[in-house]
Amino acid sequence: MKIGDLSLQTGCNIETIRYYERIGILPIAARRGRYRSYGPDDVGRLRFIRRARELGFTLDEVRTLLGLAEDIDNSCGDVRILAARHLTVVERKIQDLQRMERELRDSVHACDTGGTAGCPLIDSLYAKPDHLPI
Amino acid sequence: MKIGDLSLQTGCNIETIRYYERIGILPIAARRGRYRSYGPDDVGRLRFIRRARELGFTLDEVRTLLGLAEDIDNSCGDVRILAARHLTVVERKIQDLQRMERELRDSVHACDTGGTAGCPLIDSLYAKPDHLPI
DNA sequence: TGTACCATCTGTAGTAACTACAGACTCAAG
DNA sequence: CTTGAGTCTGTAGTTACTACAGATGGTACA
Repeated sequence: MKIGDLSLQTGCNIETIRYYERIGILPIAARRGRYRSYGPDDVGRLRFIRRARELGFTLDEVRTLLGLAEDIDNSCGDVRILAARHLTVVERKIQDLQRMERELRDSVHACDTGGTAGCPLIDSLYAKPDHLPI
Repeated sequence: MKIGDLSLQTGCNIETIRYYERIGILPIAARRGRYRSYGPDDVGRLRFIRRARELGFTLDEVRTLLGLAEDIDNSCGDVRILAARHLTVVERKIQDLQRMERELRDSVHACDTGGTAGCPLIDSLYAKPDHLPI
């Protein structure tokens, strides 16, 4: 299996595959001549990486997860910890974005209803946030 | 007002202020000797930038917003368009994150209830997503 | 046999939005 | 007159890719 096939099987960009090899998150591929050659295990590993990335794990976290996945005894406990920690990060991001969403929606709404002299969104951007002095 | 004061007034890192000047989102500051010197307008402009960044606008969008903010006639219409477009991006991100959240929560829950042989989270990461061949 | 063409190779540089230095300089207080 | 904090410029690092340029490799067709 050549790199193009692996790319098709996993939905991962060819350049990204080579990048993953370079940073050591994929092992250095076996060669047939000059070309990289892959097997089913590589498909599994790369799919694992892509799925974890889709779930928002960083590549460093993916590295850890891959290590844990290989460790048959221990895995579930540590994996749970990592996933739970990551979950709180995701929840935090959702809250931040929902705050953004509210403020944007309010501003757009204020634009629609008009009334003020300038643009309400622009005005609100110029305003001083509460946590700053003077 | 020196750069350190501006940093305090806006909550913006000193290095970031110089970075903004370098990329032209802040004008090149007047100097007193070798030191940058700022006035109230600079505080307003930088607060504007930081607020817009907090709302998730890119620096390119901030550039546009600053242009629109200066244009007294036109502004509100174009600003509304930009904000509304950005709102859809934010909504999209929220949805993506909520999907992540659900999947992570399910996996962590599956870890807790046990039952399967391996780790359910690891197993789900190895699974092939629907949109890929074979 | 020649040649056209696609896939792959390596290596480097670009992206966004900062952040983090090193090493030189300025300025005010004690 | 020295000390120390603040500032200066310039460069390089961060994350996770992506996008080339220019050189080979392998194969299909005339």
